[in-house]
Amino acid sequence: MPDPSKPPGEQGPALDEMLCFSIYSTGHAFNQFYRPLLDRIGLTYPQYLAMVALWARDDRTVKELGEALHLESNTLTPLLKRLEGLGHIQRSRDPEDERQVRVRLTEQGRALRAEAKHIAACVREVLDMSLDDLDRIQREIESIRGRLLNRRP
Amino acid sequence: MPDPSKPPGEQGPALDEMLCFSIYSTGHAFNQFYRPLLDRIGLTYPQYLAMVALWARDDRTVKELGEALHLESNTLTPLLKRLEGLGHIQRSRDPEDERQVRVRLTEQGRALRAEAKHIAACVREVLDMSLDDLDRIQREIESIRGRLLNRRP
DNA sequence: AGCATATAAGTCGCACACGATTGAATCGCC
DNA sequence: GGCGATTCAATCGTGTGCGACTTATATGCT
Repeated sequence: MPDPSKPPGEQGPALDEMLCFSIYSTGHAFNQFYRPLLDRIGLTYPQYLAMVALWARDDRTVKELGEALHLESNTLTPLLKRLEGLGHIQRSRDPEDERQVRVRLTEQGRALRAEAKHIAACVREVLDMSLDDLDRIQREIESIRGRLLNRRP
Repeated sequence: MPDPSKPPGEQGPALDEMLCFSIYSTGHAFNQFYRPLLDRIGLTYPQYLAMVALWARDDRTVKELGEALHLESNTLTPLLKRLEGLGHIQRSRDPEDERQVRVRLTEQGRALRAEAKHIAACVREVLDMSLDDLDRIQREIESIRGRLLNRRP
């Protein structure tokens, strides 16, 4: 017996049954959750992720940052220029290899870390999940990402 | 003893330990996985999601579609205009309430469904997961989304 | 009826993402 | 040492997302 909630001939999976849509919409939800927190320190969500990457390891090339963030230079270059305009980072050609641009935190950029410290706690609080569950779900999502990127050696 | 893989004073969570980043980057990975498949039928990933919503239930207002897709009219209107330009949908003011715009599939838009049918199978194949695991992970992600959107009554 | 309020869609500006391409610097290999 | 291939960052064009605002229509209250 056909599902009466759908018109006849409409058997394909609906949005709510698609894993990709749950990821898509949850990505937007994270963006919206972060926005008011990040507004206070003048960053966008992708800019914040780039700063997190630099706080963990400073003085990286655009390529290295791109590998960490899964972004290409065409996305990263304008974003980094904005962070430079804000005074958080400094960009300069590597004298050893003039093709590369090295990205370094300024003192202001390092100091911003303290302002951002509470944000992770806000996320942890609203998610209200055990560290074990958090870790497990994250690993499962990363495993999905790995398959999609065709990295299953 | 401090973690020697990080410079001193850098204890915050790195990108790879943040759930939000796994969602962020996996969203991009889905986009990249879908792209070559959707290129063949001339749709972007968000356009495809809108079509999936309409294939499941036709003749909806912009607001209803936005609720299904978690998008506002400022995002949806231009996207729907492009789908209309492609000939897949038709937009028209509701005579009953001239504030609303009803979105309806054209014959071509309905026919596109057959062209898109194999795409879901491609995703299922690359993910290579049991339906149970797929369902469980999806529910867990949706639960995270619900918390982020402050819907925890 | 008359007017404030609410609601739906659309517009505008800005910031991502990303495919395609370019320009400059380096590498590899003879 | 020279030169084609490679690498890195940047640029350009298109399509989202979304905050802030506008316009048009409908609703509610007296």
